[in-house]
This record gives sequence, structure tokens and C-alpha cells, in this order.
Amino acid sequence: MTLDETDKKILRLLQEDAHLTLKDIAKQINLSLTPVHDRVKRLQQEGIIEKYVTILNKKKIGQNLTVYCQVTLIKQTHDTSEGFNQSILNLPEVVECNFVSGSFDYMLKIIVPDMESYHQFHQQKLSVLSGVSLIHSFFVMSEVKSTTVLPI
Amino acid sequence: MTLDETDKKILRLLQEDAHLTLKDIAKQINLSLTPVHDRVKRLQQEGIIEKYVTILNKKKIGQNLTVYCQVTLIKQTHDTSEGFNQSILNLPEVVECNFVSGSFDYMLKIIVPDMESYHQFHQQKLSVLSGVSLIHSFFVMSEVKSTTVLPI
DNA sequence: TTCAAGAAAGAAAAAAATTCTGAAAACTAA
DNA sequence: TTAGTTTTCAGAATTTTTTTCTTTCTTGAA
Repeated sequence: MTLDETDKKILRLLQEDAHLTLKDIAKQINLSLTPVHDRVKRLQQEGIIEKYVTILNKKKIGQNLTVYCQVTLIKQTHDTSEGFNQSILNLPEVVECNFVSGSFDYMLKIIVPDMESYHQFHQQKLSVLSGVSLIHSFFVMSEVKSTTVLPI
Repeated sequence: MTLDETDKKILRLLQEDAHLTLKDIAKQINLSLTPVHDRVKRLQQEGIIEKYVTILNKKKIGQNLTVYCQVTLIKQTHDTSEGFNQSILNLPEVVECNFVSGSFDYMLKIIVPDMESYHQFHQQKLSVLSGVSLIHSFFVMSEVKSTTVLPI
């Protein structure tokens, strides 16, 4: 369960590129295939490595607008929250949703093709969810940084 | 450059699991290896597939606190912005940083081990950046959804 | 009808992952 | 220290996957 320096080196490499071969990794950290293989397998089994995913270029698939969205519910009861949470899971435009402390309840990150799509999403998919009281939108004008790499 | 239904099927599968073999994909979309191979290669070359990454479990590597952070600069000149942008790229705790429209300038997403680490980060790394005027933090209490999958 | 282009199938070769065997190093307990 | 145990790693063999090459099938235009 505790990560030694070799584990960390492997994780740092794999975070950046999930298609690195064991051979590549072995070479970069001066080990043979076997220990690298065993460690990666162990890290997967322990759930430290959660999954391998493919990152697409938003722009190139026509998803040009990112919006941060602060949502406030009518009341914070368990039922209201649970209903909202479940609905969010079914909305593919919502790529992040977190319950937060502060002057509103949820922070969402939405990705859509354009402003017209966002208007539709807002009107027909988000504001109609039961329990939703206030929605405050912030539009991304320029992306400075976006990474899946965690400090380790 | 234009994606047909087969391309989209491949992208949908690969977004969820970058370690699917060509054989697996071929089977799921009823094709042989060759066209799947050719299409994946093309999608990579065109940059539609940007990269393959490994997602780690935040909790299991001790990164227990996520914070959304709204930053306002003293002034919005090009130089001030550029300086801020460059500094952000060097901070591993910042996993997202976007320039947004509205009552503040930047929306950041920060991942750190705990509140003490965040305090340190805030005081010693963020607030000291030149040009930073206001910082407003929202702490994540519960993660509802977090995905790298884009609607396609 | 015939030719050319695009998409897919199948087979062969190259590369990678997986499994197996065993050696070296580190740690434990008498 | 010494013997026993565990952990970590190396090397080789096997299996699986990727990559490359050749061929077939379909479609559309001359």
C-alpha cells in the first residue's frame, strides 16, 4: 500500500503516457521487465492505478465551449441532493460535478459545441432538474492549463 | 478530418479504456484488425486522439482535498496575464486553469493532500504571484462526477 | 464494361506482454 | 553470526498484440 520511489517513478511516467511499453519504462528507471511488470500489476490491483483513458482534442471534435456553472438547490436535504446527483450522472455534457462549501452548492464543468448548445443545455437539461434554484455561469475564454497528472 | 460513425465508435471505446486491444475494438464494432488499426493511426496523426494517460486514485495517493479557486488580477493587461499563466504552468497542484468571463479572471482547480497543504499553497505559492489581487476558495466536500469522456 | 479509389480481410513478421524459473539481496529470529 | 524467510529482480520461453504486406470486394466515373 505504501509507494516506494520506484513505484512513484513508474506512476509519474504512466500518468503522462499510458501507452509506454514496459520495456520503455524499464529502460528509463534502470530495471528489467519483470519488476516493472509486477509493480504495474500490483498498482492496478490495489486501485492506485484507476484506469487508462484516451484524451481527445476538444476543438477537433467540435466541442468549443467550456463553462463553469455554480448551482444552488432549493434546499440541501439528502433527497434533493441525491436526486440532483443521479440526474447529473446521465448528462454527458457535465464532465465535472462537485458538492462544495460556500455561497452555492455545486460547481459544474460543462463542455458543449457552442453557445447555442449551452443555451439549450441550460434551458432544457439543467434548469429543469428538480431542486435546482439558481444557476450562475462562467464562460471559458482561454484555457491556460488542463492536466490529469497528479503531483506524486 | 470528418468523423464517420465507425470512427466515433472507436473513439467512444478508447475514451473509456486506452488499453483496449485492436482485437477487442474490432470485435465490438464488427470489423477486422486492419481497418481498426488504420483508423486509430489516422485519428492519432490528425490529433483527434491527443494522448493516452493513466488516471490515478487521488485518495489512494494521499491527495484528499480539491479546491476551486477564483482569482482576480490587479489589471488585465497582456503582460500581467502572461506572467500569471506562465507561473501557473509550473505549479503541479494546479490541474486546471482557465481564463473566464465574469466577476473574476481565472477559475482554478487545485488538488492537495489536506487543508494544511492548501494553506501553504495559498500563502506561499498562489497569493505571492505577481499581479494577483483577490483569491476566493471553494472546498469540495463530495465528488459527484469526474470524467475525461467527451460527448461524441 | 472497364478502370481507379477506398475500405476491409487475411496472413506473415515484428514487438510487447505475460509467465515461469531461479538468483541475489534484505530482513528476521535464534 | 547463521539459518531461514521474504522481497526484489534478472533472464528465458510462451503467448498475445501490433504492425506490415498482399489481396479482395465494393463503388463510382469514364
